[in-house]
Amino acid sequence: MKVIQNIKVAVDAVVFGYSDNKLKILLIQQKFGTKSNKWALPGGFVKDNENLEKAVVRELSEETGVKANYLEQLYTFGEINRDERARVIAVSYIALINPKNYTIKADTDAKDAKWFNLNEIPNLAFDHKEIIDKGLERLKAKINYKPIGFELLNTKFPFSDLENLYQTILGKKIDRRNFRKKLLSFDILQETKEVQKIGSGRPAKLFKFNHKKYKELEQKGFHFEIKFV
Amino acid sequence: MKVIQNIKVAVDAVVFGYSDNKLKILLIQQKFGTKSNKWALPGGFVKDNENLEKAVVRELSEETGVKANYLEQLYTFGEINRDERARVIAVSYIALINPKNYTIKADTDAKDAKWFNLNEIPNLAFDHKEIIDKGLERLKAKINYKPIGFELLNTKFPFSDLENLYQTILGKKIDRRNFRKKLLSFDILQETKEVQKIGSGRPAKLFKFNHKKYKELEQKGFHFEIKFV
DNA sequence: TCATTTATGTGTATAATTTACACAAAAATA
DNA sequence: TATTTTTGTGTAAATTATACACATAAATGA
Repeated sequence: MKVIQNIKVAVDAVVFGYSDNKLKILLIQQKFGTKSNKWALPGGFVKDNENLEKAVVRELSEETGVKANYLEQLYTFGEINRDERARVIAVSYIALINPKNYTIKADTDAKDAKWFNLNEIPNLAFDHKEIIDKGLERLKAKINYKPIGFELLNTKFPFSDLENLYQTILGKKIDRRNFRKKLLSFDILQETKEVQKIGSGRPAKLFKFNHKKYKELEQKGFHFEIKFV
Repeated sequence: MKVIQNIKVAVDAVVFGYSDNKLKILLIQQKFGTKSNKWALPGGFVKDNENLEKAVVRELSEETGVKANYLEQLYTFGEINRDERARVIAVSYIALINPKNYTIKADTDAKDAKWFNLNEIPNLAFDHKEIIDKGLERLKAKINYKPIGFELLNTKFPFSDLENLYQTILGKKIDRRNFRKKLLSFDILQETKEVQKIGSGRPAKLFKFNHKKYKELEQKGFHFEIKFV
């Protein structure tokens, strides 16, 4: 197989986190190269002996120290001049994590790494802004038909967290009663005996997402789907 | 930028066609390599000076002579041993075309090229079966929320063609009256003055999909969505 | 030519789902 | 102890989805 090709393969991750009722993205500041100092998505070149997913997991770990709860391939970017140094195609992924579970540490390959609010993303290297846009689009669409939002929350969470998460990601108000009714009707949330009392207001019951139950129901043809105008 | 990497980048297309009330896929028979004689998806290596989409378009043209009505990136396959000759990652696409518009001709790089019924796909090279499965899954999901099914039909088509298309792809019966009612309610189908009379039975009015109208409505927030249990 | 076959075209009643909407309860705070 | 803050809950109306059957227009065959 004689192929003349001078293309490199990289992976990049759009890592979403959620805290303080805000959607955040994990970025790194590059250490090397002409883009030094510019912020960018965590990612890097795929090694010959690892598949794409392994490559993302490794890069995430090396550059930021996090391990994703949820990881899904997003899109492959392959414009000729997306990286002016060489022809590089980027296989992108979206990842969901709960920021509370990690202290971000800029590791081997990054000068710095931290969470940015979605509306405070700095100028990014390459086409990484475009990748984020695509990732956000996917996230927005997907929380409506797959129960992946829970991956951004604590294992036990008050209903208000879930409401806020959806409202934040979708960028719109959702009726609290209808939302709760709908989610509970799916029978995939488990009420715990614990309550959360922080600050003022009535203490909130804590719920858990029942992964096992969900898988069972999915098997039987159940389809998670919410839609709020 | 010093990167030691020996990975090649290919594109592959799952080309869907629809005729005789059947969903078909366009395959080529390889001319070269160890997989000679095996059927495979049309596709090939990306050139240094073309982006991914251009590469698919070119390969489709070279190998089968078709030009897709609709082309969308599907998924990138990157397992280490998906091609035993070398490390190759495949950026896959789905394409929709109307088979009536082309006579398939095995061209430069293929020994043969032809349409296969979906239930008569032979053993395929590499992980191409997996790619088809993924493509089919995408198609099944997507015809429910984007009006892409029309790309598989003639410009002017009787309603029964559309019904059959959906029933075939989704693999289930759909109530004719409810289906028609729903589609017409969107106001994106244009009734022509022509009728189609072939064989016995009452002649059918011919409809056109109004791309322009759809784009307008989409702009205003309209969302194509059908769902039949 | 007329009875039969084949495919298209159409409406309505019922069930299910979605939407809109407001006040009581439990705690913290002033 | 009155006020503020947040959680928790039900119902009526509107919309949407579902189930279902017969008339019409042509071709076909007796």
